[in-house]
Amino acid sequence: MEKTVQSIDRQLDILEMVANARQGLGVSELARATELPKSTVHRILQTLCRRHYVRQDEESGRYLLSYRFLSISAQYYASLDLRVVAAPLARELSAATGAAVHLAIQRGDQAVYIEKISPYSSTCSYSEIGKTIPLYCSSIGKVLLAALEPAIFEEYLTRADFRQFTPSTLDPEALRRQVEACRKSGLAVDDGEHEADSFCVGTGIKDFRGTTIAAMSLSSSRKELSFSPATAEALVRCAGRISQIFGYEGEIANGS
Amino acid sequence: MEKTVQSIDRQLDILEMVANARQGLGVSELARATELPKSTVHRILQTLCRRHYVRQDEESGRYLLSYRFLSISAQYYASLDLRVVAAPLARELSAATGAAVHLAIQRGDQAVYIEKISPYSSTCSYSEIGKTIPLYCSSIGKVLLAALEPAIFEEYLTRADFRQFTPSTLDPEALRRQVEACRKSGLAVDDGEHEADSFCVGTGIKDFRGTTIAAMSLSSSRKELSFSPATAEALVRCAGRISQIFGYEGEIANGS
DNA sequence: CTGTACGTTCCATATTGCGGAACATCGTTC
DNA sequence: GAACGATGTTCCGCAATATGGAACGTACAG
Repeated sequence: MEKTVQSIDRQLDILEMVANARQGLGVSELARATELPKSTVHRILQTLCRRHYVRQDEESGRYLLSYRFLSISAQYYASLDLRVVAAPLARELSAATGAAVHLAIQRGDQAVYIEKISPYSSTCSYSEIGKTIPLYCSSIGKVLLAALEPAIFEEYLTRADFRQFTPSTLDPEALRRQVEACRKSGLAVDDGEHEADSFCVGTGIKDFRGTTIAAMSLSSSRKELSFSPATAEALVRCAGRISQIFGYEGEIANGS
Repeated sequence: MEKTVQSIDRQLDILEMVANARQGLGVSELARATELPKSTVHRILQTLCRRHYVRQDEESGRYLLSYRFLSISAQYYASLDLRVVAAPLARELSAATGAAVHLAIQRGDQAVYIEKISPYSSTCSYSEIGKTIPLYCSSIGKVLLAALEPAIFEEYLTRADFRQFTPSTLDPEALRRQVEACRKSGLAVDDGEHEADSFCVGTGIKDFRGTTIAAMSLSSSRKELSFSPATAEALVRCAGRISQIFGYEGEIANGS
């Protein structure tokens, strides 16, 4: 095992514990949790206080995170470009599954494709980067709808016109049921609802606040793509890795 | 000077330099910048890599921030409540200036008051927490408009009805000029535009991304509040302190 | 008033972090 | 293709820094 700097490891242990405790932690609590002497913990906290990474609540004496974390993170967050981050992982996913991979973000009542990775064999021809698709009849759209506040989603149901693209296109009640299911499973399916021969499964990409910032899907023809657990798992894993880069820590397949 | 942990200070120096360099930094560059030996810098970076606070770009060998910063920050950011953070500072500002202090956020074409600190002597009676005011005829509204993308602001100009509350209420062209000025100065004024006897000056509160998340204003009667540089400065300083807590690092009075 | 638990400070000690030297690799120049 | 320069990485002897135990000051509960 390669040598690391013990003091830095200890400091990060302390920081992570402080971060996880919403009301902060005291020196003695941290000493017990880290199995370090109080003087060691205190010295580390003083150093972090001096640099504004941690602050001490005057009333309780407890230590909490402070603003320097956000300041540092701002620069990391500003440097993240979803397409740049996602593209290599999307290519790997496409290669591993043989399916087309799409990335989309929400703009009003549409999903806008921002990435498309398409194997040569793909029959998937509708989607193009920059093109939009209605939310109600695409797997990525349903994922984005599932991320909305319920009241906002109900408003959408009221105003969307639910134009029928294929015999499989959903009506509002069917959509509500599928969005509800997606909130629980984190997955949505488009079974020929926009293009008759197309089958897609999608999931969400989240950032550090738990906000769904994009949706990612696998697409193929109905004949080719079976909704196998392994395929869905690969999609969820890929979206999870992208979410992680954007600071998301939870399980990706719990659409809360 | 109280003793801190040198290794932690060094690590934070390195982290802050890496954060400021959008394309990352190499070991030798960091060694020169920190005046530390390369082996010292390398050891610190290895420790941060192990914990996913930093990563090394495979192609360039440079070190960049990684996702653990956002993960840690998420918990800090989630714990921030604008009203809770702002209230003590708003009370100080009101006491120092003798003026009423308001906080508002944007909801569609309205500004919603989320805080009101009012000295007993205040004649300011319209605003109440939860109440809304149109964006075009309030200082806080103009601050929020100034933060919009220009195209979104032009759309607003097209659809707002510019109802005339007082002889001083602005028309679209006058508003455009004032919003333009606010983008430069970071300050906006309401000189009797919604209530004839009221004078307000407002500025923005930003978060770690540079996003304007709220506006803050000082209000009084036209007879009482002079637009003195000292008063405006106190407002900007107060808003700056709140912005800092939300991770904003830039100068608050440059509305970019 | 006493006991307990907290955060803080001090200082002798030894462990850990230091940093110089050497190494391996890569890109550039001739 | 060889030489050079700059990079990142590794190693190890050493001493400076981090450690942690003890003591202190404070606050609160009984």
